[in-house]
Amino acid sequence: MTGWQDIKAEVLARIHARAWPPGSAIPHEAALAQEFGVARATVNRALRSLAQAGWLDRRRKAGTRVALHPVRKATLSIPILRAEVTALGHAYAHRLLSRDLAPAPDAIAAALALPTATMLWHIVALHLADDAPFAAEDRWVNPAAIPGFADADLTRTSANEWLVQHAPFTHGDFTIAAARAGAGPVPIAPCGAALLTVTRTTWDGFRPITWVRLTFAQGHQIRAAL
Amino acid sequence: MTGWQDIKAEVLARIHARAWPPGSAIPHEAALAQEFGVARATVNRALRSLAQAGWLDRRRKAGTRVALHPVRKATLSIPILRAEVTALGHAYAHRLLSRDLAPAPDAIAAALALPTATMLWHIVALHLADDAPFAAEDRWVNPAAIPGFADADLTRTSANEWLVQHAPFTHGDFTIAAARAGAGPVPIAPCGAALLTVTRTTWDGFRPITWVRLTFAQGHQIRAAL
DNA sequence: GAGTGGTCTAGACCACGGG
DNA sequence: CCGTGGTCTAGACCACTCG
Repeated sequence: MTGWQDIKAEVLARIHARAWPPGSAIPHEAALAQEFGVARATVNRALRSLAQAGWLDRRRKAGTRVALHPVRKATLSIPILRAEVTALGHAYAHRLLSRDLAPAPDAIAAALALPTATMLWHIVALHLADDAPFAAEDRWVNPAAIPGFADADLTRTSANEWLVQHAPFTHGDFTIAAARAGAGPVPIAPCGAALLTVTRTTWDGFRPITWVRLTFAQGHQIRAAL
Repeated sequence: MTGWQDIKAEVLARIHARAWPPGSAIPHEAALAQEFGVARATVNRALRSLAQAGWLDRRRKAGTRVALHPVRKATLSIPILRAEVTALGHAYAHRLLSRDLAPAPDAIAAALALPTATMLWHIVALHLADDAPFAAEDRWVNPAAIPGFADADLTRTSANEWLVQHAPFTHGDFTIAAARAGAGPVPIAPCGAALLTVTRTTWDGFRPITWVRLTFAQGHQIRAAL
């Protein structure tokens, strides 16, 4: 009856009820284990979970304290566009607009830590939801990192999906920003509209794989739970 | 020498090297425990971690499979604006522009699941970085949920910080969108500029606490690692 | 029905870091 | 130094769910 989730809930309730106010130390694992009548490992599991969620600060010897600023974290999932569109109940389609081997512009080369004017694949594509523009994709792919990319049929599978399935990455980063329509390579909204852009770079170890900027149609939102 | 993190790394390496291709089943916990010469709990810790990161799909009886679409998750931390500004190396300041008790507009009432025209605190404030506008805050606070809010000195501590410290919330959600400058209650950029907005609602159990929309200055970006 | 992951235990040793 | 969290073990029972 008393699992680690129950203990987690109880501790969270005490934090929330200010029985253990922010900044104060809470009892040791051993003490809590005795109080709840469980093994220390069970308490550890509960407290570790709360620490990961940002509710507790734990340090060896210093003990466990209630976080002063409960830094809430939200997890943004980075889905494939096809999945995102179909999840919204629309029919998905995509259109490959261009695909060239071209020297990387300075900004792209810098973002990928490649020498200036390295030859990269440049892909421009449009993602559609019920035949209406959903997002414009502007992508640069490092051929050195993805040997098979030259032979990929990007008219059937979008570069987005192809890379997800064939080019595992170890890490990356992304940036969300707002931009005025009209600047990108593909017009997707009336000139002057405020659009959301997501720019992502991914790496395989130390080798840069791809840089991609998605410009979403007007009104698009990114949601997450806290 | 062989900890759960080592096992996690080894499994990840095999996934990455396609020794265990996407969609395929990997050996049972017991088998891996024997192979690595550790207890099953140690293997479990490693695999659970990989599953949480989206690399594996685990189900009782069905076993553990390499995820077909490694759904990468990024954790967005929701910092206090003061911390965000100072982290960027700027001096933080804020200015309370107005604070009224006013009937909630329909959109706000709906978002908080309150009856139309419920009386709420309406706060408008400006956050500054090195005396330049950083973000405009448009906030509605439910007085029923936060009794002490009427007495809070919001000129010293921003509503943002005051609520973080005095009004714990159990859950919430947020939405990122793009908007054209000029629509909000506070002009923060030249008319027509594309601005990033973050809208957040938070709850304490069933009671809605606050609705807030932050409109960031032109050029602001939200970053995260994958 | 039976195999698999999920969890718990009691005990142990270790690494870190505050005092 | 030495208390605290971090981790590992060997074994056990349970819950879920696939076949």
